Amino acid sequence: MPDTQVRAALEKLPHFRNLPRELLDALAAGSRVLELRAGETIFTQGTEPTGFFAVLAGAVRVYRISPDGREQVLHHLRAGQSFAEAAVLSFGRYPAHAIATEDDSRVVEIGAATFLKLFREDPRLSAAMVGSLCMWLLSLVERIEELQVASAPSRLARYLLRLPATGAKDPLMVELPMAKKELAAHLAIAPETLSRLLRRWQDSGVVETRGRHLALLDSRVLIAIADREGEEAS
Amino acid sequence: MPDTQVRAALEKLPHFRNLPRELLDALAAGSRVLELRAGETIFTQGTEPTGFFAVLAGAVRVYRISPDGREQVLHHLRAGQSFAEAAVLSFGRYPAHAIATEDDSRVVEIGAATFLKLFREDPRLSAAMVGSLCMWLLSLVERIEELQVASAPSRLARYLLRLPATGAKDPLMVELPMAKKELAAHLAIAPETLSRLLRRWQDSGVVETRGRHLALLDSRVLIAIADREGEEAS
DNA sequence: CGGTGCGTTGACATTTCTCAACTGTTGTGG
DNA sequence: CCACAACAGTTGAGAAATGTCAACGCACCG
Repeated sequence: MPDTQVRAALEKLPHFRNLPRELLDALAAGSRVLELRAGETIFTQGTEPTGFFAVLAGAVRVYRISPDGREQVLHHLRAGQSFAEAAVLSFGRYPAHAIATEDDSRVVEIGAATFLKLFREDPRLSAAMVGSLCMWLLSLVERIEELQVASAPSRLARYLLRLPATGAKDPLMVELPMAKKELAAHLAIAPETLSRLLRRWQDSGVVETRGRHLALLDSRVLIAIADREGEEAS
Repeated sequence: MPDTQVRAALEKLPHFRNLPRELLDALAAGSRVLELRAGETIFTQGTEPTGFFAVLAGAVRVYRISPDGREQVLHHLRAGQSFAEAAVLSFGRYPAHAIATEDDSRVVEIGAATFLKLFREDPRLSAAMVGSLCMWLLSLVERIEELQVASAPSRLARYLLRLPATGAKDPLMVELPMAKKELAAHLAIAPETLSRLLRRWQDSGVVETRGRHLALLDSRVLIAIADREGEEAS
């Protein structure tokens, strides 16, 4: 039975980690793993939820299309993160689109029917979902803080400083989780502005860029830029 | 016993409305009503949660102070809305400040200890909390959408169009729930820009302003401004 | 009646966007 | 394997939006 794969997947999710065996088994029975290539759709804005999802491998983008056709990226998700919980629990329709953004992405879908039944019966599962929703809240609040900062340099500096370090920490290395074009949209600035900011900082020795890999050479300057309303280096 | 007041207050909250009697009674036992004047503090960023809250009357502002001292308003709350659920359920500290912004505001505090005990025992209560958290998620996502729109006219138009109508609907009347200065901060624009936008729209007959009361005379133009990347009325 | 603070208005500086051209990389089909 | 298309990224120049600074009117409050 293929459920062992699903079961193992569920166990690894942060918010399901502490659930008892039998509950995980029951959840697994109503779940399935999807294998996706870059660009494949997971669900579509406005449709009725068949379940909620968690990323096992690869990456997923959640975005909305506004009435006039512009695309607004709400979130980028990587292994261990779940999404569309609220659609299943409360909204009754997906409020956004979701697609895989990398080849060989794997996503587990926790079926709505099974899940809702268990959710109503078992307080441990509802507690787990509450934890999950709270994490979402926190990340959205941080996102709002980021966007409320007026100047583009501030927004970018804040964003860079919040990225998880990859590898060494003295010359602090980070990796952009998306294309620069998308990052620009995420920060609500034009791609050209993003490019110029990085260029300027590179020229003044604050950062060093190699594709999506950045070295934050002088984080004190970056912190100053993030805190003030945006400013020069040196 | 003064619990009848608390009890009646809890009954009116949207997410507690469907809870059974005994559960409401138990919650009420751990809750209390606060009477506040404008400017009085409800809780402070970083402190340990004593409970979460719901507005019964008046208004509450939730805001954060960033490292450099600027104030970022996260939300304005009115009767029926609850807040700080996540602080109690998950974070273990208040992630923001909350103050009353009107005289004679009334707020009910649902004590953390009592609440958490009931929450862990009763799936109906956890379901109610999930509903509450989902509402928060939705409003934050809308807020992000609002902020991601580049132009100031768009952001303002969107905001105005989402305000609930007060009174008549043909000349659509709305009321700003906060001072214009604060609204400007909310939309991440300068107060002067806000003033000039409203002036321009008034001159072109799109809106009519009388203090915090606005008449949206031509919502089609407003919708166009909201959808495009912001532009003239003519 | 003077103070305090919001809201408005004007002039100006600056940031940021837009448009356009050019580069470099990637992937595809011949 | 190469040529070419497609697209992200960069750079420049000019335009437009927005912020800043400063002054003033106006209401509210002691």
